[in-house]
Amino acid sequence: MQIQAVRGFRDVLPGEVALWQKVEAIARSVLERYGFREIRIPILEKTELFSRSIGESTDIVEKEMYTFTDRSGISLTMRPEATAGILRAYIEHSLYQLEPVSKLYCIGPMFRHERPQRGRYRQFHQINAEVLGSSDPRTDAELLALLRTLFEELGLRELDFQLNSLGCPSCRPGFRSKVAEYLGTKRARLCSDCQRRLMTNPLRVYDCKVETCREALAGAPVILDELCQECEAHFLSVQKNLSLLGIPFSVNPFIVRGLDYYRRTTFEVLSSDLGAQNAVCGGGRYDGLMGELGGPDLPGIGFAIGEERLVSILEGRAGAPTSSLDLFLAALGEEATEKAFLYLDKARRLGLRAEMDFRGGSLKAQMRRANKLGSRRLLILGEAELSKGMATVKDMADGTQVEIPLDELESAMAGWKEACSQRG
RNA sequence: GUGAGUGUAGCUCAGCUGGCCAGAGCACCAGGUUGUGGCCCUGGGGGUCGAGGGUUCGAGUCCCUUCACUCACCCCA
Repeated sequence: MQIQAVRGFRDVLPGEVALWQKVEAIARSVLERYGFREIRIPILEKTELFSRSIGESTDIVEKEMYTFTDRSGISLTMRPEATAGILRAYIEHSLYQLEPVSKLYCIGPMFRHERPQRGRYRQFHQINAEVLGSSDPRTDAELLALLRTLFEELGLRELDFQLNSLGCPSCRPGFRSKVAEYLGTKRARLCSDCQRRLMTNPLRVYDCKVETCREALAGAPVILDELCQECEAHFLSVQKNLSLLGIPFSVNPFIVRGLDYYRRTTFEVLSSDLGAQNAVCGGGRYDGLMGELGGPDLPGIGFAIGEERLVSILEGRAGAPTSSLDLFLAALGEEATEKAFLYLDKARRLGLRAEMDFRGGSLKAQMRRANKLGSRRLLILGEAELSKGMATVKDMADGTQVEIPLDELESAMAGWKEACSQRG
């Protein structure tokens, strides 16, 4: 019985890696342009960090975490998201002493034990950004602006930016009790899922797709009508700043995030070609979280981009980078092969992407290989060349070939490298 | 966790109501020039028909179990 990968855990094969690297390279470039610096944090954290931040009664903590007891008896969890760990590190190393506002990003795998489906895996990757120490609405707008730039540079223009405010501890409880009261009167007309949600997370009812539930919600209270003055001012300012920057968005009062720590601004970026798991990015403000984790009471806001989902959207499109070769060396005969092996390494040390096939074979076979690898040039070393102290160099694109004395080969290769760099 | 669908070569798939050695295209390798690629031609390697059990004279084809994948619910990135 052969061993297969664990369910929901996937290999990214060499053919797909180029796209991942492109996504990450563009992400890093944009993030750093907007002032973010990378932080790398552990995959394992104490379980308590997540139950305290994400929320004891959330789905993530209740039934999706990879939690186990290690050999010294403490409960550890493979991170299901990045914010908690970043805050932990930020507090632990007193990074708030270094600067008033920190902008941090982190790219890496997250783990949640869910039923796998398109765009949802048990190990998945997020590009995560957090701004700590700023409660200015411009910070919220700046994050969305960053996302716009990032998606633009990835060639994604058809994305839907949706925005909401979840209020704060001074206005949300009032809203929640209004919701509970309202839904209580409609209880009988709600589906069984929603009747359960009434107890666990009433706001989720707003998301339900069942027809009768949607009807029951017709006159339900809306969070945006219940915001306190400060929250409303903040939300309006975020919108004003988004308009100033010309970022299109829509307000969706039914965005309910699955993590308890969100306050005020929350947002999602949706793609229409992702199927059911259509959120490419989600995030929001979490003022108050840092204090709850034992740090200073500093505000924060962040987002997470689902890398698999991004890659999945990009996959169907043209323009995937293909790797190619600068030089392929074909050798005929033992002596020539030894010489070629030497020049192969010299070429690489000069910065050329060079390859040869140690299996040898006919010149034809080696040329086929060179062609398959997309090599720009072919260097032929055979007995004929060796006896003359020459090498044949063929341009694979136009088929022309010239002979170069072996003692000039290195400088010739250096010249090709120059041409490559200028071209690139 | 719930429901539905699918599982035949590396990839995309064919294989009708169970019956002759399990096929095609692409990919891979080789030959078609005594040392010259891409196209074309010829040939070749490669499959425990997801796995396990059952029905049958006989199963890729029917039944059961299991695993995986896909889609949806749920949830979210």
